[in-house]
Amino acid sequence: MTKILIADDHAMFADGIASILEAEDSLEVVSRCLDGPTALNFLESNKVDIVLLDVNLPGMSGIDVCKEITEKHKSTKVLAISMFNEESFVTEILNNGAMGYILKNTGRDELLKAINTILGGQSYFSDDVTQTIMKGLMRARTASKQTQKQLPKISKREKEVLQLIVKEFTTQEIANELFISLKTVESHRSNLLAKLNARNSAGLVRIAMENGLIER
Amino acid sequence: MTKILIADDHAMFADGIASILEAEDSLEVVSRCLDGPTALNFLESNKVDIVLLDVNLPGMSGIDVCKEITEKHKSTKVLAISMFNEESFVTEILNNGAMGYILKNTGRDELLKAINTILGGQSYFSDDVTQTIMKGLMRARTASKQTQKQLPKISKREKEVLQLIVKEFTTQEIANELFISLKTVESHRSNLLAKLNARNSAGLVRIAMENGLIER
DNA sequence: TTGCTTTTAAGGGATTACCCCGAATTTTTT
DNA sequence: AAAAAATTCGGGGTAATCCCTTAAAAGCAA
Repeated sequence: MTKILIADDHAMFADGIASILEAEDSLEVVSRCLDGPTALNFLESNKVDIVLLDVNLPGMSGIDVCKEITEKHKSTKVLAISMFNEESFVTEILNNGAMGYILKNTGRDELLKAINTILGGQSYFSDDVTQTIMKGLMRARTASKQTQKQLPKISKREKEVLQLIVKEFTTQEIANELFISLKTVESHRSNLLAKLNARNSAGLVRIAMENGLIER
Repeated sequence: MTKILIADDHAMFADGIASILEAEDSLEVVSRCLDGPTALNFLESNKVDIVLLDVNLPGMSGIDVCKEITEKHKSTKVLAISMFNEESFVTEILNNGAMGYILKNTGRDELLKAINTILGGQSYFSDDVTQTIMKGLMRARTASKQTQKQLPKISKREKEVLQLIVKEFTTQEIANELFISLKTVESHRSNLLAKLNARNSAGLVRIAMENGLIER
């Protein structure tokens, strides 16, 4: 028997979900909470398989609730439910441990499918939500492409030196690795600092990582 | 009139696409190429709006072809077409400038929809492909969560110092910022090196960035 | 409260990174 | 062929980093 906890401040909506779920023999709604703290409190003393969590709870945000649930109760999964197909909500709650995100206009069949998918260890998203994420992903991708373009070009040798710096090699070790003088390595690093507009090696590492200049 | 270039080594498949597209008044297939270099050569002297590119071309990979197209011809879009719904293929070609990815079992309507979406400046993916990407995204997310857990705990002060190191502050500047002695800052850094198992500041920056210890 | 651990703080001394200069050779671009 | 960029190396100096040790203050457990 799968134990389910519903955390939603809209009583009517929570009722609707509960009636859908209780028609299923394998599912049992063990509690319905109207806010985050109540839900967390219930979880302290009861084992629950999956929490249907409203992202936009009043008071304590659903995102914080989700974080606490997944940190304290490793075996409990969270399916985020929201009225809003907002990229920021989706990414935020996914970053805090939710395994799925569906909208409140989701029908009976899809709700059950989402629950079963997540119980099986996989993630689930509504089609609309998936589209939203993918759009954001592509935006981020093309945006990072653009910032990469305005990088001054790094020569092959400089790139090698940079990668070894990121790998925590000392100047002497880089020199040995590339069979060049210590002074040459310093020269390359100096040029990198100027080209990438960094003040020290820390900046070089940061810029290298931000622009995917490592391990290619 | 939208000018289209098809780059696919399977002649029969290219023919099929071409026949679909030429039934549309607004589309014109200006060339069909069986390999990458031929396509790139054609683009040198002809303006094309969109390239339907097979990911798995013989010889020069479709990924490299895509990279060169999007670098040299900014206004030309690329729609990747492939037999395989493989995450590595999808992410690779997206990282190299493709605006969409569809499978070869895609029907007429979806093909046209994909082309029009991309021409409109948006990205397009088959549902199957979207699922694949989302799965990979969730895997990466949960994986990074796990590696974060096995970090030794960093004290509040150490975290402040670490964040300033990432921001390229010198030791003296960190001391001024936090109103502590230069020697104290060095002490914190030294402890960070031990705790995070790093050899120098470059390692600290790398670990901080890999584990999202920055700007929180 | 006492004892233990962690955090925060700091100094001495050795090492390394960084900077400014210059300069020769090779490769790439024009 | 000429110009520009990349790769190579050095001297000498300052500042930053790193290692080791010490110690007060804060947090925590018995």
